[in-house]
Amino acid sequence: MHTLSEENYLKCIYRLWQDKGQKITPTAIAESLGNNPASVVDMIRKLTEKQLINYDKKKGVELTAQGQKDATLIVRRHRLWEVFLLEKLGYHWDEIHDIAEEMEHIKDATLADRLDKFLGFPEYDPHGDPIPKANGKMAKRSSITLADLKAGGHCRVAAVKDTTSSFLQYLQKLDISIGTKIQLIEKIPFDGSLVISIDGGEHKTVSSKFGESVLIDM
Amino acid sequence: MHTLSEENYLKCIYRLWQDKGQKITPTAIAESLGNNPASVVDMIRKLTEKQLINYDKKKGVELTAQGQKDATLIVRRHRLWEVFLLEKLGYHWDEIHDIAEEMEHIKDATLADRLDKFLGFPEYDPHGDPIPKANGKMAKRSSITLADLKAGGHCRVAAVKDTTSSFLQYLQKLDISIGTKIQLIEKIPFDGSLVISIDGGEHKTVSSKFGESVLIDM
DNA sequence: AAATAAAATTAGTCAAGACTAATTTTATTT
DNA sequence: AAATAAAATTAGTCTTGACTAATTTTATTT
Repeated sequence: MHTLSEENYLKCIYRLWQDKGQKITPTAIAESLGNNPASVVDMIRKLTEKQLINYDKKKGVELTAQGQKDATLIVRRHRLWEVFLLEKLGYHWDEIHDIAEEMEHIKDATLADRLDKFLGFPEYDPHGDPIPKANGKMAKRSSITLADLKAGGHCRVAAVKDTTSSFLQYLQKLDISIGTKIQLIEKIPFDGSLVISIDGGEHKTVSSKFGESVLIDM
Repeated sequence: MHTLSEENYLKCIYRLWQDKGQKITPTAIAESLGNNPASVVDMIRKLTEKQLINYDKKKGVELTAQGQKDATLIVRRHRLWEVFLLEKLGYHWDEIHDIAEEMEHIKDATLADRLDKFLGFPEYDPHGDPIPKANGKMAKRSSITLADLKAGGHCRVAAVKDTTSSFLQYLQKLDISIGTKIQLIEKIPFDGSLVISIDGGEHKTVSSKFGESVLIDM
């Protein structure tokens, strides 16, 4: 199997690949992981040798079929552990990501499937991200953010793009969670700030960065 | 906190310390971990610097108060995860040790306590080993083995000293688990073989090595 | 006590995976 | 197109935690 580091790179590449249909460059990976680009180049070589990715200067990094499969399994484990930590151990929204980050690397052939069953085959993790099934298939995640909504529009929070505790704690303070209904009252042209109404409540202003981190259904 | 390797050494030293009141030498640690003695010497230096152990050629390796505390926590986590894997995820006796070996290293301040609560504060793990409490205290494990019993004596299996799957599978085949009642019919002087009766059943012969791996209450 | 065996230690090596600094390649401006 | 900036890459270093081989220390025999 793969080392801890290889798994983290795989997962990172997978995430970048999902986020945008954009070219995945060494620099992008380096930024995402907080590593040095030179280190990334080393790992690209290693993962290429293991046939988990292909790298081409024009096309950037691409996951091979095997790489996709392996990355999906890591994501599956991560999201299942998040559900476990929240539902069974009573952690809060903002605490689970970092712990799941460690648990996702536990290696055992049947662990994910047993955990999945134990949890009742959940569809989504606590951040609203779909959990890949044992066969690798998963529901599509919304790709529209609150910032994409036009003024006056109504929506429902489907997921969050950011899992840092600072962001999640802010959401909690605003009383926003998965499923919360939000109306976008106004967009401030100057800096993209958003005036919103949470569950029909009073008007509040949030930043454009905030808006881009909230995935919505309409 | 400690690295994976440091934690494994700590746990190993803790186990050797519990097993016998004997002097813990670099060679003993090396054998126990399957490492080279030279590597052990390096790690002894490192753990000494971190004030987790003291090393003296006469006395061997000893855990400091902090070392004991840290080692106990690792053991606590290991045994709690074993209970989880067996009771909640439906693994068998012989499958859980290796997985728990990975899970015990998950670092989070409240994880062990939450898991403990979730599992209903179990006293013993599936191999009959007592689970250290949050305060570090734990029940004493029996130190008498089946091989120590005298011919004719009755006992109850309290725990197993060996957690390899080959041993556990053999136990399962013999229909022995924690709590099983055994009578020692006869000891064969030639090689220490034991003739036993399991739950009052027919006579069976097992090796002395087997007898030494089964901890009993009388 | 001397000889031998075993254990401990030192010195040096290696691989993984990170880094920095320097260089080359590619993109973007002017 | 030349100049500049950014990205990618190479080369070399560092740390962790293993290793082997050689040496020293300690224990055990004879």
